[in-house]
Amino acid sequence: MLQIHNTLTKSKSPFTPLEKGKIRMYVCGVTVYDYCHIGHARVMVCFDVITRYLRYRGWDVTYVRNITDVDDKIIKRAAENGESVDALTERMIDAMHEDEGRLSVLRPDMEPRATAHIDDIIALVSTLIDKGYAYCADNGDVYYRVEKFETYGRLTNKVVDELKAGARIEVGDAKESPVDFVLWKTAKPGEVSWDSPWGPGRPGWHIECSAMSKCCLGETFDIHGGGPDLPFPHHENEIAQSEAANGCTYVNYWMHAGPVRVNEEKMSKSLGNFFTIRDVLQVYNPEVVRYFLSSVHYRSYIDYSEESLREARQALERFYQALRDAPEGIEDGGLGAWEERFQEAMDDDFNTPRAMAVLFDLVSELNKATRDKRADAASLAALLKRLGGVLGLLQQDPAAFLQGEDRDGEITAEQIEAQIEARNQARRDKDFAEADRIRDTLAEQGVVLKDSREGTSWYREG
RNA sequence: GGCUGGAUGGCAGAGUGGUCAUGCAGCGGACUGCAACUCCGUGUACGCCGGUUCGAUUCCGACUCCAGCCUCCA
Repeated sequence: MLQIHNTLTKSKSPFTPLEKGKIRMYVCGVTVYDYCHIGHARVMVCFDVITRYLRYRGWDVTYVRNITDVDDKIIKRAAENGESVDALTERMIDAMHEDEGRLSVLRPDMEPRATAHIDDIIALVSTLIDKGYAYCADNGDVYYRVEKFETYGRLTNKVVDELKAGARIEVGDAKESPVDFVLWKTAKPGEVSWDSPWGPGRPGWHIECSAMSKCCLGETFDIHGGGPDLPFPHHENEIAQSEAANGCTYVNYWMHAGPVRVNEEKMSKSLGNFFTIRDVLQVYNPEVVRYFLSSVHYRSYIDYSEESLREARQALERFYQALRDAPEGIEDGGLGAWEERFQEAMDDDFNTPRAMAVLFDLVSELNKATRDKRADAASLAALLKRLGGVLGLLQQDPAAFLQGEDRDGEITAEQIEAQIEARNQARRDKDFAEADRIRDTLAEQGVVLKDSREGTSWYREG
């Protein structure tokens, strides 16, 4: 029985989909004005694991993740770069796809872009105006009338009066109330814009998701996910928009990933303490990054540090060393006690650390089976690989993962193999001093050797 | 200030009203020419103060500290 923690109820409850066997999930994606950082990677990987697991359990999942491709920051950045908005967003979307692909994140089934749904957005805003939940202000902007939506704030336990007290009132503000938020912005001269009943302009951020999710998944759907900074105001506003317009429940389960921290602080663009995915992948194997992000429960914070990445590397070395030494096998014997334990862990709100512990126990058993040349060694190895695959891990060739790729200025695989042959000749000659010298020299270059009856294998330390 | 969540052994990180998390690191042993890998064994823990209980790290309350949101941010 799958249990999911719901941000709305702040508790875990058994998951029941709207439609038997089918799950409709929408996750807020990226505003594409810059390269993605590790915080984005976390959301991508978390919901990728969730999607993979749900499918593995037999659900038919429709996974939608939007792209915000028109926004103040995009317009500003494009102007700074001296390129068009389209050129900038296309470039960043390509980069995002490249980054997530390297992290083995499967592409969502649909990736709607805000600029491709302007008609849907205008229709939704019109409905809200007709129903009295929105108004066109003197300056041409259209705002949502927050106080008209009686349950506003229920996702994040906000009280409208308190929000009003704390809200800043800006000069020239055309809003009826300081808590109202914008649905349609009048274009400034020279800015990208679309025609609308309220004049040329562009959509506000919040309305995009209400419009795109409705278009892709319908008025009510099962799961809505996103990053840690989205519950307020973004998701609160989505609820207000969609439920006011459609007159029905918007979302049944709200899920939010935890923040990535650096030195006890949230990694964020505004703090400037972020690491982009591509920078990190210059140094670490993508699977190491993916493992690192899955080694903590998705709702907890996770601390980014070189130490954490090193530990992730070491953990994966243990998995891959076991797979490297195990006999080949395709059949894994199907559902057994190991897999049941794995499912039990993942059914508990996608508890990846617990699932990982099961896999480590499985590794231990596999190593013993390999050592004793037991008949079940191959099937245990196949099972480990299959369950690892549910988490998007352990699909590489073990030797390829352990040995890594040749890098500029470092010893090549070919040179390493030659040194190993020279050392083994020395060992056959009982010249152990020379053999140890060669091994020490390789060790200084991060290459670790392992002798066995079948020969010498090697790997590069991460 | 308001709203969320957290405080676990050297580090990372699950979990539970009374016997094991798990990984890395440490220690002892097996294997090895010596190592590495692997295996066997092993130590260290639940922020602070009360309460409930036969018994609490686990439930309840106060306190301290930390983080996230309350302004664009995944």
